[in-house]
Amino acid sequence: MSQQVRVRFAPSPTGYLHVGGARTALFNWLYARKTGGKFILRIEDTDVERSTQESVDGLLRDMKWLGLTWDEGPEVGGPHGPYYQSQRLHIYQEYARRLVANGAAYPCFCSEEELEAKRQKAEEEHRSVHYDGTCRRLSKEEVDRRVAAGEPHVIRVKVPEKDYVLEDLVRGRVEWKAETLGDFIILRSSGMPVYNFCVVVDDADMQISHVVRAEEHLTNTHRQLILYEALGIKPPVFGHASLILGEDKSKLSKRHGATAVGQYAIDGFLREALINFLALLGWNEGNDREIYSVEELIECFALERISKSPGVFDHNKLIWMNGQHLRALPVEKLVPLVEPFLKNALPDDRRLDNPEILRKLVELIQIKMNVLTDAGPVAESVLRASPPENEEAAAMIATDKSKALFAALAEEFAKCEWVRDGYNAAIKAAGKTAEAKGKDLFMPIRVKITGSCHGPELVGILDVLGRDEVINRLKS
RNA sequence: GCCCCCUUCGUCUAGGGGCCCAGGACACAGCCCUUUCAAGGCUGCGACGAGGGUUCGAAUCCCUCAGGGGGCGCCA
Repeated sequence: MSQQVRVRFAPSPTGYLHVGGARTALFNWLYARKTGGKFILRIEDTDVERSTQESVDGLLRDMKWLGLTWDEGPEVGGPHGPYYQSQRLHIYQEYARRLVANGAAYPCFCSEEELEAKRQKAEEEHRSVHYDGTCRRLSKEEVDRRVAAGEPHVIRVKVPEKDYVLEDLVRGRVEWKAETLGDFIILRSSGMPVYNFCVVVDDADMQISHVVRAEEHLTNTHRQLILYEALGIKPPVFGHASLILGEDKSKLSKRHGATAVGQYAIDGFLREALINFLALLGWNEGNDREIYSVEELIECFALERISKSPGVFDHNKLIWMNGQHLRALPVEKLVPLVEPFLKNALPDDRRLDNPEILRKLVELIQIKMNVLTDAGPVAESVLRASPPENEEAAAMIATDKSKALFAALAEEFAKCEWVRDGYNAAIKAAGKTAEAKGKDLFMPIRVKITGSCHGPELVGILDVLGRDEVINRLKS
């Protein structure tokens, strides 16, 4: 029973869901889905100053957009709730009380000013900066007296003088020597617990089996191991993936540009593509494969193959990958995805309300898109009659030969059957009349109809525009 | 300053003693295909951080150095 895989994603709602967090969530989710385990979402909102409801809402929205559904957490509940840390304060306080009672933790009355002074002194003397244990040596009588007097205090754990070893799933053996850490705070003077303490209490309470997170937490694990020991609880298995970096090789953050998952949705990326990309940034199957569906990722995923070295977020490659997924999509699935982008770009064009035209249009431009936002400009170039885009184009349609061609073609189009074979034959016939063929035949027609020297397949354009519109444009 | 992690083409990566004078992908360049632009195909460009070991043999194992990153908070 206790063998079941239980993993979690535990964001703090102090901003939007960024791609780094999404990748951590993804690794956990994939592992849960792969093993038939549970994926738990926990909101770490103990920092009341910075946590907001808007962030929570955005987080949930983006997780859903990605399809990273959770088995326990906000909105769905579960047997280990509540899943907001702010609603679990009594639990942390109870655990802290227990630690103080058995002597593993103690109240500390040092003021923030005193501590700051000590920190500075330590830095000047080139010692590592950690708490010197002043209040650890207070007598029980004094402690009781000062607590009773209502003197403000925090709770600190007694850090044992021993080395700690972590067998990390991705990094292997990691060791910390005794004395690299001072007695650290688990309960603030306000009574609010601190991150490292909440995590341990919650992961234990929620029976988390594997903690998979980013490397920035690696050194936190030292503290957490100490807390597990103090609590007498067996720690979960840990795995620390490396960081996602910006182009300048520092930890990816806002200043590197778009890092919000929600922004990628707005920018026309597919959730499958973002997931594929994120999965492959710091994980691979051990071969050359690049394109995976979500189902295939679940099938292939293994924690052991998460890589140790950090990776730069290559926006360019994401765009390419999005194009791969987008082109692999059957038109029926693509149409509803592109539709809002088309209507946004061409709000007044009622042809987009016609399902048949819409379908043909999407079919036509699918190959030209990498992201959904590409649809607007391409569609516009087809749907909207435009004058020649430049002098070269203008010259091409201004010749007598071209004019003769357009006249002949208008006539042919008027009487041909309006299907691909029909207007293909019409073009050929008009070409014969005007003595033009190949590039000299097609290019003037393209320019006359769209105003541009390039764009989607010509017959497809005719198909989308329809007979009347095409003849109109030829005669204009 | 202290602690921890990392180091293969510009970028993502395969590789884990001989299969590697290092393979794939993005980007870039050229060619092919094609009525255009894309898409697709082919070719090219391009890397084992440095120095010491170990070994018949090292990108792969060991040590040192260097570089990069992360953490060191009554933030998470």
